[in-house]
Amino acid sequence: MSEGVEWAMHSCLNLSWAEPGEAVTARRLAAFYDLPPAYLNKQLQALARAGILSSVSGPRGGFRLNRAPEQISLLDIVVAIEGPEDAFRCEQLLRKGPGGSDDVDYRAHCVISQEMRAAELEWRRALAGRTLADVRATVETRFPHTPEATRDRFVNAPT
Amino acid sequence: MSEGVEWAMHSCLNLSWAEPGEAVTARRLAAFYDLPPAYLNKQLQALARAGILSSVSGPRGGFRLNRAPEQISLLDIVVAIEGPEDAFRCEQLLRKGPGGSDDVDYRAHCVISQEMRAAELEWRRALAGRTLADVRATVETRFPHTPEATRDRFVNAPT
DNA sequence: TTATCTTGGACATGTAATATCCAGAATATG
DNA sequence: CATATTCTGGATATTACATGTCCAAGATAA
Repeated sequence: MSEGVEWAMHSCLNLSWAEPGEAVTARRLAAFYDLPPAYLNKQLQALARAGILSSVSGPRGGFRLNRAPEQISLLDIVVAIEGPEDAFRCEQLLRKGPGGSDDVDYRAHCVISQEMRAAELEWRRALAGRTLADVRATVETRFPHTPEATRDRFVNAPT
Repeated sequence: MSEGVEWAMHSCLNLSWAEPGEAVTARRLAAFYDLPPAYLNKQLQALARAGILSSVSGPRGGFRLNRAPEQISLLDIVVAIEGPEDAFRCEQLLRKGPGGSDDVDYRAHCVISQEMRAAELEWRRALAGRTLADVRATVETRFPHTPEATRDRFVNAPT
């Protein structure tokens, strides 16, 4: 899995602590963890294209959450960055095996492919069942100072 | 996920249909699906190192299952090829964030990391609960001619 | 009008997967 | 014993993709 997923998760979480209506620039979000701003910006664009973030150009512009954190699942974020394809890609080996046919879609009929897809479905189900709001609540319970510290960073960003 | 997992799955399944005690060469296993023999051999070596296959050098040598199919889970095969690491690698971004400390292992404490690990655990649990014997039984039910066709390929391999 | 910020494309770099080749060790067979 | 077969493991090449940078153009607040 690409590192962009981790960046996106943390950035969305940080944005969930921004003042309502406030847009945060890619530069400030990158400064949080010393990430390359231009590259993080690419991930943020992907989140915006997926409808998770909304973007605003120009001065006082930047990114903000486009939905309530309760409406953003962790799966949404993963799919926005990684795409919708399964990690296990069935190359339809059976097509070249004994009795293999060009007319059969082995992604659907190969038993191995089915088992791997079933396992990934469990993974997706777990991620779909957890929202940004869940994560935020857990963090706030364990580290109550985090919201304030985050907003402070937004206002008083280094560099 | 690397394509080697798919090759390994199909090769183990094919080996489960070999005559008891018979070793099958990497060349013949590769001929099944027109795979590059030398590269498939590398994957088979990894399976052997993991104890899933046993290997025999010399004439009449090759690979065979080292355990009963009931004792080989799909997770075993995936781990043998892909390694034990999670797909989501926590880079401990929080270390550089506000209040981050070099003395904390954020792979354990970061809530995002925990959520991602929990999801992968569900994936692993699904794979661990399915064995090569399960897959073989399903295939034999749906395609009863497969065992015979596979053994025939072993004996009468092209090239 | 100017400075800020996103957008998207082009391009460079680095790294891992994929693939090939070879020398050496093991071993069945005659 | 001699030979052919096959695995073992390292070296190396190739390719694909992730990572990262840069720039011109468009949008917009002040």
